[in-house]
Amino acid sequence: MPTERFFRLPKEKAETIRQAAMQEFIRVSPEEASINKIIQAADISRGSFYTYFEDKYDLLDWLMEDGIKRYQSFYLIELKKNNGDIWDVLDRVFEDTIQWATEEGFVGIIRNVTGSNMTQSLFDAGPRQCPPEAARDACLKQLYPIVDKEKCPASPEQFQDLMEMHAMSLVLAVKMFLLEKKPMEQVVPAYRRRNRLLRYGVCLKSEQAKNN
Amino acid sequence: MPTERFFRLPKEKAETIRQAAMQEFIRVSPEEASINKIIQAADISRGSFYTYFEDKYDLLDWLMEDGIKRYQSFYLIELKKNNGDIWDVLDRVFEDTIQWATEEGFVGIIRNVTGSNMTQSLFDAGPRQCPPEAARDACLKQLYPIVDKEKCPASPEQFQDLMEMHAMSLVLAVKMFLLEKKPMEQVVPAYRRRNRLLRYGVCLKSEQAKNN
DNA sequence: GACAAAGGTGACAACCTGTCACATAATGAT
DNA sequence: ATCATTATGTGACAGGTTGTCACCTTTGTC
Repeated sequence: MPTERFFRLPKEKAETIRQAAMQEFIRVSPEEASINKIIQAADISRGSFYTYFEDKYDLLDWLMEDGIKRYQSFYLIELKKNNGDIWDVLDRVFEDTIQWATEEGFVGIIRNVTGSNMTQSLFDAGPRQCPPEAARDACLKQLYPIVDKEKCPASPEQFQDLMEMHAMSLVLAVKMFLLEKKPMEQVVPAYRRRNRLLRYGVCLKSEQAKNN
Repeated sequence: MPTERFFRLPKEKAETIRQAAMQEFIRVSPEEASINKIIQAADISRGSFYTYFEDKYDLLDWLMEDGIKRYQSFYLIELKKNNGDIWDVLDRVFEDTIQWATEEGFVGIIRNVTGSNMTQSLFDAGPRQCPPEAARDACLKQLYPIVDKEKCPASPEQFQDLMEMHAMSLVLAVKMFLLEKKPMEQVVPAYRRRNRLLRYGVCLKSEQAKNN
């Protein structure tokens, strides 16, 4: 989390820094990103940078905050809209997230983050105070009660497994689309097939398979 | 891949380099690993290093080669031994791989690689000449025909999805054990639950669930 | 012995990060 | 208005990194 001092900054200056940082994190992966390039573009001194942020990852956290919050609330909002049909929500979260990220200019950063060692933390992330695991658990606890158990007859434990597997499948889809640059027409069906695998398993009953 | 020149090196010298590199990649993640530390420990010059390897990742590839080959052949060998029961093989690959890696002194490297951006490439990896995807496809093509279709009634496409999901689940288990340091007694059951999820899905029939 | 080919070397340029003693600006109190 | 205090900004610096290249040394062959 950025420092108090950073949050006290005039809106305009913070915005300049935000843009300079965006530029850099869109250019290269977090590991390769250069603080020098950011402070030059933002026209602040090296010393100032380190009074605002702990390091470049701290800055990146701040940049991603909105995106992560939006992603994490997506499940809850959509599940409510959808009368608890989790399968429908899962099928849509990938395309929706990509579309939103594209509109908001986040897609370039997500591409670079996806190729780095932060992919998982992106989806696990909670406010930096509490461990990511706690954030994920809290999210699941909110979700589980409103899931339609007719359509998804899972125990809490199974539900956690399901959401864990789905998160990995989602990351895979993001990688296929943004890194391997496979077309949506290929990525989305594969992603939905994986969702169906989680729903019915490999040893599915033929009737169930046909209904879907 | 290391250079011709490296492979022409006296066995003894190559071994010294191997050990120095191991030491460094056990100490820190690939990104943090210092070529300086390696050349000092191996008592070779900076210039020499760059006539042997393209960069540190090239060296790491070479170190991991054995492990990757062993991992990739595990499925085929065990599946043959097991009369095609893929579920049994999947249930065992995690513990077996960890045990082998521990015995061979690889577990320290795997821990560090797992926390870096190379995790996936580890499991996808093929000989560097052909793209990883090709290696994975070839592996699947070998496996599919000998899978017992009674126990795993999957189409080739479904089988690919299954193995992809399983690979991710395996990485998750490795992370839980080596990075989050959760005990085997917790990681293995969760891992097997995920395998069962892939087998029967969330919408499982109660009889099938009980049989397992 | 001479010469070519193969192998080895370390100084170098160009970059990076995080820190810290200091300079400057803003604020509040008298 | 002046002074003190606090908040903010700065860039030189130490200590690291990487990849290159002109040069030196060893080896093998004729």
